[in-house]
Amino acid sequence: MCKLAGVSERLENLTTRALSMAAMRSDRVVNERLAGAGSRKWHYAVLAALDESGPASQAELSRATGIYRSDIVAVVNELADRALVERSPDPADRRRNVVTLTAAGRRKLVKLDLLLRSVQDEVFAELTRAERDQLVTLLAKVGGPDSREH
Amino acid sequence: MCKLAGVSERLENLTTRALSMAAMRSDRVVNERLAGAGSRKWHYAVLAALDESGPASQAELSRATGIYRSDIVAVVNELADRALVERSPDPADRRRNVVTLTAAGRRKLVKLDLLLRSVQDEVFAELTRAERDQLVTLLAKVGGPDSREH
DNA sequence: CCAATCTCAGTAATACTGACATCT
DNA sequence: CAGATGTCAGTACTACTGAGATTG
Repeated sequence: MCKLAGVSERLENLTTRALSMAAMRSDRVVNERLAGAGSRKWHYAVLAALDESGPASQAELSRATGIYRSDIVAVVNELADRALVERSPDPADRRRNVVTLTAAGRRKLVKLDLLLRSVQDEVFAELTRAERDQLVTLLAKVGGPDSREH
Repeated sequence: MCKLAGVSERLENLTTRALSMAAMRSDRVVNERLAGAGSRKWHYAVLAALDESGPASQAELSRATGIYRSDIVAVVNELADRALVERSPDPADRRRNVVTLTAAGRRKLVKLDLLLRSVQDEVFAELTRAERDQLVTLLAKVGGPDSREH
């Protein structure tokens, strides 16, 4: 009866909701494109972190990427299966593993960097370069998942 | 060894990632607060849509809120269990149900509106009012989940 | 015959918890 | 002993798919 053609105005002005919906679309596109390259979000995150910091333990990678310590194992497994990283016990601290980027991993990272750049252009096509920077600045103020483990 | 203290810079500048992380925090806070009030995101969405449009079918509610048609059933069930909405067959088109807001539902909506306003203030505490509006504008340009059903 | 609506059953991916053994 | 690390098992939630029955 009373028209409900589009989306509720009240909902559209809810900032938390706008954030949620935009992220859903963004995540979907990112996942699709990465899947097309045989990778996942966390793969890229770990590769990028390793490239910036050099060899690192899994706990360090967890902190750098935001992946839970429990879930890092599987990600490193997958990367090691593809020979993109190497995992070896740390002789200096035998609790740790040292995860190292391989040459193939570095090449893969370059490809993914390129791919993700084009994904940004796709997802944020309606935004100018300045607006994208503005968006990053605003989102940074919102912060990430706070709940630090335990 | 090489310090990996905080979060990777490359990752922090990835707009899609910033969006994803911010949304994760936002969603978490929203869900916690709503759970404290015995509700969920979709409950509010449906109540708000009904308040704006008057009685509507479930398919209309699906389109207005973004909830999948398959999932609307459960949400309306929960709302009906709490007597916040009423569901009755539509005599004019017997495929449809007419979902109507009850007085209790309207009262609940007022409370949730208030609660969500305070959640916005919590999540976006670091942003000025102008920045929040800016954020909504930018997010709107990103768009919502596109994949229209089937 | 085609399309829309409501409903249900089930899948896949994932954030998150908890616990345990090992080591510092 | 307190605390960090790597690993595993399992839960909860949710977006999403598919199909069937009914009706327009």
